[in-house]
Amino acid sequence: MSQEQTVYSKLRSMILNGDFDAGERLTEKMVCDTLGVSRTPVRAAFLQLAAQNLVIGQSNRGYTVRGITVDDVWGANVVRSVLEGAAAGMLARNGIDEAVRETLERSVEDYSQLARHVELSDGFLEAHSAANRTFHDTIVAETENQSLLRSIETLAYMPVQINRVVFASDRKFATETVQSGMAEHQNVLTALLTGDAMAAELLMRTHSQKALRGIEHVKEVLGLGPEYRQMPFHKFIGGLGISVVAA
Amino acid sequence: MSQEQTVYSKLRSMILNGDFDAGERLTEKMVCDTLGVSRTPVRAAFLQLAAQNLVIGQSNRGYTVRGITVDDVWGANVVRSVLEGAAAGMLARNGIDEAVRETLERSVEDYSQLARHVELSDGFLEAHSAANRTFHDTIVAETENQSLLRSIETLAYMPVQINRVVFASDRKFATETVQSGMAEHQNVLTALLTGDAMAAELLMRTHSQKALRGIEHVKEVLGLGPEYRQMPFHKFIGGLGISVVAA
DNA sequence: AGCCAAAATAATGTATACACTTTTGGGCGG
DNA sequence: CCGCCCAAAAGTGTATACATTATTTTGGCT
Repeated sequence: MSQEQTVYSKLRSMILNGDFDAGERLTEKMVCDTLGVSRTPVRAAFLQLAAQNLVIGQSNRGYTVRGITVDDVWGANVVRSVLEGAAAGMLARNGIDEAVRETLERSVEDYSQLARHVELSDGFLEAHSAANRTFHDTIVAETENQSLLRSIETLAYMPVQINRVVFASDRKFATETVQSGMAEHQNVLTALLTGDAMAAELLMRTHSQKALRGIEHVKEVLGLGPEYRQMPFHKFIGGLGISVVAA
Repeated sequence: MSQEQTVYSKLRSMILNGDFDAGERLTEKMVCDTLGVSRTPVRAAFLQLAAQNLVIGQSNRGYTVRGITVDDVWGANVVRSVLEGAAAGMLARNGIDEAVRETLERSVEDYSQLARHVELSDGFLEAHSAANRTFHDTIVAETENQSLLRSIETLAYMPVQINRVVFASDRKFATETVQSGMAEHQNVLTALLTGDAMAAELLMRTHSQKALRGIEHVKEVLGLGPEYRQMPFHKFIGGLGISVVAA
């Protein structure tokens, strides 16, 4: 992998894991010394981080880290829900072809299989995540709307997939979420097949918002007050003994 | 202005204006020679263009320009409509404070003033654009959702504001658009003030989609067939004798 | 002591040389 | 004539020196 990508992903995980204070200034030299590379790849990495709003750049004045709060993750998920809902609506309106229908049906079947025996093993979580992602990604991709696709991809650089993290800590919650998720996928698919755009959008949006319930669940498990939304996200998740992203 | 920004904006306008063929490969040296700068600012500019999907980068293989079709602009506007609609819905749900209400009311008033005497002068178009933008931007900004704001900003780098271009070519269409736009702003504002989230979202989305009608209007003026969606956008607009962005 | 200014320091912006990868084109063998 | 391979050319990736802009420190003055 190129050094540019290495620097980028390392900085990204450090920012998300809260290795820097919110608002802390990042100088190029500091990163160069830490990671042992020259300024060129560091500058490139900064530009990418800035494009995703993980750092804030000012001309001639370098970059500062943007602290990621629970509210930021919440907000990103709200946007994702809206966009995925819209994608489902478009697809229902335009109709889906045979191949797509099969892909979605298979993903729903896979999901249903998993819902029968919920485990907390890495293997299960991985399989669940894969089936879920296939369903969501297929719907978005099939709209063939580049802007929609790009917008969601950019959001995905934030830690929006909170469910997987939450699952690991609570079997009962995981079981409920997986089983209701299965039903929701089925309902969305039905709306897509019958061409009911409004239902498809609403059902998909509501389903996508499940991640928000995951956040609320963590809040309750940790017994936090209403001000938890302003917490740094890594501290919030850290309460479960889990880091946001692997290094 | 820094050379990096200069290179970025020049390349951007060249791409949008169709100075490059779709899929054409852009080498760093070529840009350096053309603009008379070194590779460093050029590389930085490429990274920014890639972040906005105006060029496509492959590691060790440079960048190729992504041809912007009418469909791309259409799709970007669809996404913008969805996001602005969602923003209005959120605002209606959360309620708006006094200052915001005043800003929006003033913008609607300004808009109404303009709607009385529609002209095609630069001054009028500028004033109309400003009043319109204030309304839209305020609603988005007041959600205080960074991801939403960022997503829309990124879209804005595509030539989504087609109306201004269309106006210049058709007085009747401009008049109708401005006057119905005024009514739509008023209706959205009413929904915001009464806290009717569903109405606010739907009205705002429908209003934002006006840009799509602008595209369809151009299509009809030019007497194009249904395949016009695949046309390069600059050629589409070029039919009116107008360039996409100023150099 | 406090404040302003100017110099020193540090940081970013830019240019360029070198390293590594990809592409190109020509020669050789089949 | 076609295909393969290797070398030359071109292009991107990285490091580093220099230029320009911000920040800090220091010294003198009030």
